[in-house]
Amino acid sequence: MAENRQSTQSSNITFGSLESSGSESLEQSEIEISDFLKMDEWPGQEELASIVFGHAKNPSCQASQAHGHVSASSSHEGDTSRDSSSGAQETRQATERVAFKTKSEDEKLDDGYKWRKYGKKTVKNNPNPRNYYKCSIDGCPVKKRVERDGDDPSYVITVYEGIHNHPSPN
DNA sequence: CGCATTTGACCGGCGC
DNA sequence: GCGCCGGTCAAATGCG
Repeated sequence: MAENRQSTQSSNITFGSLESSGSESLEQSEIEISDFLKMDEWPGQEELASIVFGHAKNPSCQASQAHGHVSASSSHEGDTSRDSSSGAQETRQATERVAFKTKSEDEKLDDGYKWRKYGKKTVKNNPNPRNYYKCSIDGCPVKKRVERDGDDPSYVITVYEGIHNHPSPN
């Protein structure tokens, strides 16, 4: 039983810290859920038709309209605003980072873009391997990281990095 | 034929 | 200084 491709109408998205419940050591839950994400029509998952995040750097990220329940708890940085005094230009790169936790059995769901797998690695926090995808479109520095939840193998954590410079082939 | 996919090895950064 | 982990690239193969 492994051919469950497509038709995986799983409408269950969960935002929040990817805390690995269970592992006391190793603290890697460092996914910032605040950036800019724009999706238009998800083949098979129109439930999350359009999810637009405000600007990054604002803990009060307000999820525009996310169907279902979305728990965006990205304000875990601390209110100290880590302002490093003394001209430290934040290492703010144009690399938007968005983490998604979707309940799906197939990670090969098409989000409207073409991705080319360029690596697979096994992390120590997860008995499952992590897949690295990159936009096949030339000019799209967008990268995607897909990993199965070690706590809930039924969940897939997808992390989008970057913004598409290309119109969705969809 | 072209492209997507797969596995391994290599490199860099960080921690201790 | 060494070890560990994560991440990326490259080459080869298979399939469409």
